[in-house]
Amino acid sequence: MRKPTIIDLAKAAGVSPTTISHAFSGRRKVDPATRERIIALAEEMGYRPNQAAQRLRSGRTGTIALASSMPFAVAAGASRFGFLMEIAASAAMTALTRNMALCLVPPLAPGSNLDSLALDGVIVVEPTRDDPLISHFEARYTPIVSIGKVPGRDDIPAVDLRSAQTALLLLDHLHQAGSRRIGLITGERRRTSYEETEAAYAGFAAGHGMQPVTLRLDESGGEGLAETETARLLRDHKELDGLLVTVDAFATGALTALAGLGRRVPQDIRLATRYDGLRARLAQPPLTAVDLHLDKIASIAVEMIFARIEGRDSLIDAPEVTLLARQSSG
Amino acid sequence: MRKPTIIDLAKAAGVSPTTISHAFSGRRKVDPATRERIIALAEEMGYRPNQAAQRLRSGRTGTIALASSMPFAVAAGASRFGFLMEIAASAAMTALTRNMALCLVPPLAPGSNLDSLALDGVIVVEPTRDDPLISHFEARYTPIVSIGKVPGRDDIPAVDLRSAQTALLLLDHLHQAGSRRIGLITGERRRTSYEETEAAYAGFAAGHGMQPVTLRLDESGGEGLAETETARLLRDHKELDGLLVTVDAFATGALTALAGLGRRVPQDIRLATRYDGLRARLAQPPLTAVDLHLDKIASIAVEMIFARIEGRDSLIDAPEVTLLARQSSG
DNA sequence: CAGTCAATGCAAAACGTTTTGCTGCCAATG
DNA sequence: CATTGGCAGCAAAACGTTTTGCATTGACTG
Repeated sequence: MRKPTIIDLAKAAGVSPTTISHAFSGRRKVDPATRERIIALAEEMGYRPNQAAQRLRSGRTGTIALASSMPFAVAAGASRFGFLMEIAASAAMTALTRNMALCLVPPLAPGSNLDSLALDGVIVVEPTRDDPLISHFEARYTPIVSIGKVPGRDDIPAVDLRSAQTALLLLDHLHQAGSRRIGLITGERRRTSYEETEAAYAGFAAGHGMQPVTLRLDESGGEGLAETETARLLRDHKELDGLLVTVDAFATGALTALAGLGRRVPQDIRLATRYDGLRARLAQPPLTAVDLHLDKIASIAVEMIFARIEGRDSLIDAPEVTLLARQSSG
Repeated sequence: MRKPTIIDLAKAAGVSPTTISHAFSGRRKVDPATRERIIALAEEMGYRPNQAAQRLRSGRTGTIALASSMPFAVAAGASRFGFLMEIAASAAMTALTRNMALCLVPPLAPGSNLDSLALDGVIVVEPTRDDPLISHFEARYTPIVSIGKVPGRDDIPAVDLRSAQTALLLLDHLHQAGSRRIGLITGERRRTSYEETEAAYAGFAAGHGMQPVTLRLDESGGEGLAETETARLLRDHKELDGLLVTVDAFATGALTALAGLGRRVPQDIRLATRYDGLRARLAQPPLTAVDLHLDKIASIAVEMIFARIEGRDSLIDAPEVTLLARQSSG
C-alpha cells in the first residue's frame, strides 16, 4: 500500500484535490466543517503532502544554507568551529519545523560547485566587509539574512549580535574587578563584531581616561599567533592589568603567553573573552565570557530568512547577552 | 530570462528531451558525439536539471539525515557535541557533492514530527543496542548506515570505528609508558565502541596478568559524575597507575578527580582517552587520544548510504586510527 | 422579481523531469 | 532475399501538487 496522495484523500473526503490543497494552505476559504473533516481524515490516512511536488509546482527548493567565510571543515584549527556548529545545530532544528532542509555550505572555493545548489535563501554567519559570499548570493538574487550585520550594509537584514553591548558588559566587569589599564585584542578581518567592539572600547577608554592599547590578529593564526603577539604586546605595555579578547582561541593563546611571562591570572591581569565555548570553559583558569544565546540567535535567523523568502519583512529582536563571570577575571 | 529547462535545451540541440535525460543519466546509450554536443550546449546555456522535478519523478527526496540518540542541542553539557558536529560538517560537504541535502535530526522525542520528514536514507551515529532510532527507520523502510556498528545487528551496514584496535593501541601505549595496573572507564549504554573496548581490555588484562577494574558511567552524568565516581574508584583501587577512559568528558572529569586526590598525571597515573576533541587537547595536561579520522569516516558513511539508496552494496574500509601521544601519558 | 454578491467548490492546466514502449535504420546472418 | 538484432532516438505518460478561471448555490437588495 503506497502513501496516500492528495487525490486519494480527495476521493475519501468526497471533495476535489483543489479543496484539499486550500484546506491545508489556507490560500482560499473553505467551509470550516469541510476543513476539519479533511484534516481529520488526513490524519487518519497518514497523508503528507509530497514535498517534491509542492516544490516543483511552487518553484521553491525547500533548502536554505548556512554559510560562513571561515573554513569549517578544519576542525582542529578553526577557532570558530564551535561557534558555527552551535548555530548550525539550532538552525537545523528550527528549519526542520518548517519542513526545510538546512545545508551547510563550505567557504567559497574558486570554481566551487556552489552554483549547482538551488537555494531559497541563505544565512551568512559573521560576514566581513565586502564578503565574497554576500556578492555571490546577491548576484543570484538569493535572499540573505546575516548573523551579525554585514559591515556597511544596513540594507541586509541581520540578527544583531549586540557586540557593543557585549564589549561594554565585559569592560565594565573588568573595571569593577579592579582593572584600570585594559587592552583589546580583536581580529584583522572587518567583521561587525570586531568593529563594534573596537568602537565601544574606544569610547570606554576615553570615558575612563585610559590609554587605548589595541591589537588585531589574523584569524587563521589561531592560538599560536595569539600567544606570540600577546607576549610582545605585554612586553611593550607592562602597565596592562586587563585584557578583552574577542576570539576565544586568541584568549587561550593569550593565557599561555601570560603564563610564560609569569603574570598570574587574575591576580596580576584579568582576562575576558566573548564566545562562551568549550575553549573558554575548559581554559585554566576558566575564562569570563558572555552567553550570546546562539541557539536563540540561530532560530531567529531562520525565522527571518523564511519571512524574506515569503516576501514578508520581519524584524525580530536578538536576545540580551548575559555575563558569565569566571575565575579569569577574579 | 528564466532558467533553461530540459525542453529549451532539447530544442537548441535538435533532439528530444528524452535524449537529454539519457545523455546526463547514462541510463541508456546515446551517441557519444550527440552526448558531447549536449553537454557543451548545457554548459553554455547554464542548464541545471530542476531537482524538484527529478525528485518528483523519481520518488527520491534528495535528503539524508544524520541522527544521533544523544541530544545535540545541549551544547553546554553534551560530551559528544564536538564528535557529532565534526561528523556533521564533513558529511554535509560530501552530501553536497551529490546534490543532496543533509538534515540534522534531533533525538527522537515522543510525538516528534520526524515522520513528516521524507528521507532517502539516514546515517545513525554510534547507536546503542536496541536504539529506538533504528527501529523507527526500519519501520519506515528507510535505508540505514551507522557509524559504529549497531550492537547485535551485523545486517546493518556500518562504518567501523575500529574501537577494538583503538583500545589496544591505547592500552599498549600506556603499558609501554610504564603502567601496569590499568583501569577502564566506559559508558553505561550499550554502544559498540564500549563493548569492543571492554572486550579488548579484558583480553589485554588476561594477557598481561592484570586484574581488570572497570567502571561504567551514565553518559548524561558528564564530567561531574565522572569526577565523583573516579574518585571513589581510585579510593578502592589505589594500585591503579593507568586509566583508559573512552569518553572525553569522563576523561576530563577523571582528571579533576585525580588532581583532588593529589595523584599526579602522568607521574603517578597515566591517562588516555579516545576521541581527540577540544576537550582532550585543552585539558591540563593535554590528553593522549586517538585520531579517528572522523572526517573520512563521515564521508565514507555518506558514500555508503548513497550506495544503499541506489541498491548497490558497497563495503568501504574505515581508515586506520593513529595514536596522538600527549602529556597525560608521559 | 431581476440583479448582485459572497461563499464554496471544481476542472484542468501547469511545474520539469524520467521512464516505457515503440520506430526507423543499418548491418549482419542464414 | 527474408530475417534478426542492436543502435539511436522519439512521443507520451506519468510523478503529486498549486493555481486560475469558472460554475453553482443561496441570500440579500432595491
